[in-house]
Amino acid sequence: MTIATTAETAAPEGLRSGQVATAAGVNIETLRYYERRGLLAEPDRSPGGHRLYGAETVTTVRVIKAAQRLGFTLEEVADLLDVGRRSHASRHRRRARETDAGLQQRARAKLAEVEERIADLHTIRDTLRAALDAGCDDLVACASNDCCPIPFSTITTRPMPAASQDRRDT
Amino acid sequence: MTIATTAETAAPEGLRSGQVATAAGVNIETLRYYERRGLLAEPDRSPGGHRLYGAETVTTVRVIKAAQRLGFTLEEVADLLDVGRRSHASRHRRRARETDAGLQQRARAKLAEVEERIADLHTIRDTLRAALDAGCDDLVACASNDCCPIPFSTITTRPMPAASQDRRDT
DNA sequence: TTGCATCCCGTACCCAGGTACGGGCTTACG
DNA sequence: CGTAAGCCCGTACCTGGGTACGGGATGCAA
Repeated sequence: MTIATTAETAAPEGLRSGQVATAAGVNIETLRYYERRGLLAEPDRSPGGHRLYGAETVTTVRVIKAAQRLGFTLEEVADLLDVGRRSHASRHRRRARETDAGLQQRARAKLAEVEERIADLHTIRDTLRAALDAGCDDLVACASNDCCPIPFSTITTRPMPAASQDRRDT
Repeated sequence: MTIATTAETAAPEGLRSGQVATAAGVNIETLRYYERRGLLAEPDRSPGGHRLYGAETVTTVRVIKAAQRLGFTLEEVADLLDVGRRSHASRHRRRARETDAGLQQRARAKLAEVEERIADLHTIRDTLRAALDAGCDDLVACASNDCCPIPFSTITTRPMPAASQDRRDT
């Protein structure tokens, strides 16, 4: 919704797709795509039907891209963004059940995910480092043999989500 | 190969696709796929042509999956694994030039990438946290307004590698 | 007004990463 | 031995995340 906070009057009606796209470093089509996906709210339109975005849109897109680089799917990113915005979303409600289940909690869940990812990355980093330092021959060998005391188990043991049926083995 | 008659069921000379797949929590087809992609070395075969994997394969697959969860592409994962293994790879050489350019250096490059990702994740985590703590209304608003002193700029300012995804070829 | 840059929309196509399928061998087990 | 799992191979198909048209409508300037 238009905040129209202070009397920022004369604010040019907004940015056009092209401007936003350029500013955010993405393709115009991507904006439309994100809109379809519900990651970007439907912007205002010029009388002629052209989109007019608010300046925050650029930031939003950048945030999306950043999160994506970290391995979040668009759906997840949507959730992340929803953390605060949904107050006025409620249009593309395809998973209302969750959304209704406590915003704060979902945010916390995301936080946990992020921390898990960080942990994984730390492990990978350490492994990489150790392998380097030790002049290891083979990362995988290191992980399974005793050639070096690398904490690979953290990764290799983690239960894979969505992989397939839960098969625990070791 | 000489399977000492340990317990009765003479330890087979290796695991079959199905076993590896199950143990690693992936689809059998995925193993074939990884093999095609050069992520898994071609395993030995039974006289009848069935694949016989070594136990480390399970670990390898798990490592691949873990790395993937962190946003690495299969190509990148291949590189990561190559860090030590390539000594006997040299088959799927489509980027030999790079490979030859200092194994250690590539490993270090990967390390840097990993650390960058970690940094990004930290930023996101902090943002998420701050937003939660502050009971912020909108992540994006936080990023662009002054509603709270969140270090979002780290993310939103990062130079995007053009609109064509991040196709950086190390 | 004309004219050119932008947009609009819908649809088609692209790449990565897998999955599924189908016909035909191998293996294991009673 | 016979038979059912289990596997092999090649190819087709699916999802996610975009991109690329193409043809018609704006926007805006001279």
